[in-house]
Amino acid sequence: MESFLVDNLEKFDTSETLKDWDGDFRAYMDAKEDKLRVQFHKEFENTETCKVFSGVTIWVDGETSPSREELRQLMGLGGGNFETYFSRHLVTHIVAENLSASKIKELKKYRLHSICVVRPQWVVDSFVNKKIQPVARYLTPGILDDHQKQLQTTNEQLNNSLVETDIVHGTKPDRTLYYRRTASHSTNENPNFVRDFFAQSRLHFIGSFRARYEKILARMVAEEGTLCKLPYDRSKTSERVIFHVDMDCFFAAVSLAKTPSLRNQPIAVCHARQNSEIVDSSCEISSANYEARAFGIHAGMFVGEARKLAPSLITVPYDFEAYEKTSELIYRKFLEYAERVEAVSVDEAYLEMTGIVLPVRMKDKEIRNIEDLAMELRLEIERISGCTASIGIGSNKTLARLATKKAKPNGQFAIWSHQAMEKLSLLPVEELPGVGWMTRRRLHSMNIFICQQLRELSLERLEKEFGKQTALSIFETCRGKDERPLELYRPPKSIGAEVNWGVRFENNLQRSREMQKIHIGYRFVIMLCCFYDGISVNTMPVDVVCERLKAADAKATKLTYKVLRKQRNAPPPRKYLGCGLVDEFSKSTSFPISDSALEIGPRCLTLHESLNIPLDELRGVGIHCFGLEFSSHHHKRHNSGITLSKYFQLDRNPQQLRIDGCLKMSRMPSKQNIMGKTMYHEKSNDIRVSPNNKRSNHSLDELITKNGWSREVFVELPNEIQQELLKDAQSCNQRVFWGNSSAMSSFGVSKRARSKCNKTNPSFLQPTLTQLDDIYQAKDQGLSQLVVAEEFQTRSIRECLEILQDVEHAKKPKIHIPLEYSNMVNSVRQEQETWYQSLHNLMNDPFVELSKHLRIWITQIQSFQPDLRRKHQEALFASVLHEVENGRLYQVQGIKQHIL
DNA sequence: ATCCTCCCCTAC
DNA sequence: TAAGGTAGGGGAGGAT
Ligand SMILES: Nc1ccn([C@H]2C[C@H](O)[C@@H](COP(=O)(O)OP(=O)(O)OP(=O)(O)O)O2)c(=O)n1
Ligand SMILES: [Mg+2]
Ligand SMILES: [Mg+2]
Repeated sequence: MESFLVDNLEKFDTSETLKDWDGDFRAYMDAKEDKLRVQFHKEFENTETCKVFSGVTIWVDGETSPSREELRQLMGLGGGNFETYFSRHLVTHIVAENLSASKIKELKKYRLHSICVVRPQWVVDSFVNKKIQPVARYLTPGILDDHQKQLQTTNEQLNNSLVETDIVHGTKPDRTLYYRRTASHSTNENPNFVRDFFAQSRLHFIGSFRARYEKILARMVAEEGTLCKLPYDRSKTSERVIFHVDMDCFFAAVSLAKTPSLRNQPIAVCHARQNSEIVDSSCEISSANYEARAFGIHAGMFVGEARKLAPSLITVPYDFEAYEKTSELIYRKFLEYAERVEAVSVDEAYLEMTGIVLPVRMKDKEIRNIEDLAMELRLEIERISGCTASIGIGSNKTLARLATKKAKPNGQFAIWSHQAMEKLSLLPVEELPGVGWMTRRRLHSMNIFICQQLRELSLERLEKEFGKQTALSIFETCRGKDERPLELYRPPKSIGAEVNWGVRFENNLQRSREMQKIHIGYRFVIMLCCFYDGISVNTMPVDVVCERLKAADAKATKLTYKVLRKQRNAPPPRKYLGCGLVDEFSKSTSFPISDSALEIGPRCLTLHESLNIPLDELRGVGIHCFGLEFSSHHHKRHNSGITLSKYFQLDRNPQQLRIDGCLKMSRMPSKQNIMGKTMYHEKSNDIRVSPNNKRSNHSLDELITKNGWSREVFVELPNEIQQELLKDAQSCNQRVFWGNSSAMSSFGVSKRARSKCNKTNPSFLQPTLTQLDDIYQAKDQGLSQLVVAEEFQTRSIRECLEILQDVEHAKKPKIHIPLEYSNMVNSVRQEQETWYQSLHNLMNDPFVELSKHLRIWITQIQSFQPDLRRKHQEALFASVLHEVENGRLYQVQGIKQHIL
């Protein structure tokens, strides 16, 4: 017990970021399996007689003849692999005499469609004939249902392709520690890996948009001449007006426009196939529509996770071409509306509307004011693209951006500078642009949750905490102040590319150092070569290495080479072929200006060498060029009536010059630096595990569950609080507010609060029998499809929810019941001493979902000193009520649809 | 003082 | 299966 506590206190002491909740047990098992594989590898190193089984990995189920050990020998002699434990990722063939019904069922949940189940004779015959035998004649009886028959063909293809591959390479294949079927996915075997990767990478697609934008713009200018169709009076000196336009769930919306039949269903754009049998896919969701978001699904979430929230989730494949086309359409529209447009991303831009002359007639419509104009733009966007956009209107970029958040989805909202202080005061700090995961945590640990509190900090205090520039940026942003001009075009300061997925090189200890060098050189050069927008293939390295630089008409004088190295004892990555827990290392160098692969390639190699990374621990590679010089300006090359240079000249008006040189927006810094290394955090709400302590984390998880803490919130809490909670739990001195379920009243508030509610508020009374009848009837009539919020305002939340709970297929949708909630909150507020405990209980009601920052706040406030707590009381209740009254969604169980 | 290197953080 | 990229601002601390 004691050691457990110490372990955990140590862990959170680091105040270090995340996160790998990967089970320790899995890590242990995997290490053990790896060891077995190494043993196997060593055992047959010198006795391997042929390579008939190269690429084949078997797993033996039950008693067989020949025996398990004999089969193992055959695999070793034939250059194959033998797994002691079944793994769907590794095994290509299950060997079994027969399979019981229950075994079949068990295996079915894995991907049986690419794994054959064969009799042992298949191994024997294949070995004797020195050729992989068609599996058809060897299939284990009892599994040959229709499904399996179909898959048989696939397996023949797999076998053939493996054999073919070996022939093509003409070399004796290594018996790799990795299974062959990763071949097409990892760097290990696929010479086109980099090309394939970039062709499929959504992050590459959105990340490289800005580099493509200039050309898109040039083409549009060339085709159409004058773009802007609205009158502007640039001499007007009134307040600035900025539109921030952002498409609603962009990728998802584009797909929905193409496939309208999917509308009103929860969808997510990702690589995972809809009818894939993978149970716990680590495929990332790129964009989820609002129906899916009602279940709590969001970009970056694994599909496996999402399916748990919404089994009815429909997955939709990427369509990058369509995104690019739609993007061009909407940018065309942006340029019609505004002379000055700043591209932010593929689905998002700032439009300078300052000086617009209104009213104006557009298509027989009278546009009287800015709001009309935004509405018209949104309708136009929807008309031409079939996708909806939201528009934030503000006196500067920050306010416009914040307004967009309020406007979404398919809406518009304005925040003018004179409203900023008031409208931002209850805004959670993490909603400020520039405040991300880390800054939020640091602010929370300073007991700062909303902008209003952030404003109470002096600039000096912020500087001490965050550094000069960053402090200033936060200081201004939380006041809604922002003078940054729109940047119509900005030449890049760096051009780079990296791959941190699927990087797996062989661990071949036999290879001489010189061979290793050649080996890594080869792989590495391939990486360099294929970077250019995922387009080039198999071209000679020297021709292609710097294509990207050339495309930008740039030459570089500096480069940074970056690698990710697997951490010692790192558990397997949560993500399939992900980089997992890694340390990052980088090194830079200067060279005579160049865009030639002959110059740059070898320098990368030198840097790589100097970093001394064992090949098999390499998890990611990146190259970034700096010190760019441009040989020409692109916009001069396009000859049309209106040149781009003319367009860019709009960037230099008097107002502009006045603003230039002022405050620049900045991002957060940090001084986290553990032992000179950095931790790559797995993308998740995970707690980082101290790698050498296997049991502690497991127990921590248990402890969290046992105490009914929300892991999501726990992770976010400052370390001191985490420690305190652990201590509390440890001493078995649980406080009332951590109450287990029996301590909770039926409303999730204290008994005292409850009785008060009942007196003062009729909505807490039991519904009448007639009302219950109504509810049941509504349910029968397809209540799951649509529920009107008002219907529930006269009933207690729990009553309604319990009734709805068993609605068919329903999982975790959200409902908004403003009246009842504000009543509950207000009654808690009136409690003298126990309000914070009651609030905590209210928050923990399984049917309630408060936003994350409120949950963290409420949790932290429990351990405040009384006077500090009192100081927070008003702001906290104001925030909770604000959230309740302004239509945040509340998560309940039982209703299918997103309701408002 | 200022620059340089190696990170760190953020946004889409 | 699955495709965890790209670019920018900025900080700490050492070199100049
Ligand atoms: N983690 C992320 C974030 C974004 N994107 C992609 C998919 C999005 O559709 C597109 C635009 O990003 P947005 O932040 O604008 O998100 P959406 O447009 O999807 O949703 P919203 O309605 O919130 O703008 O970028 C992604 O692949 N992965
Ligand atoms: Mg968007
Ligand atoms: Mg966007």
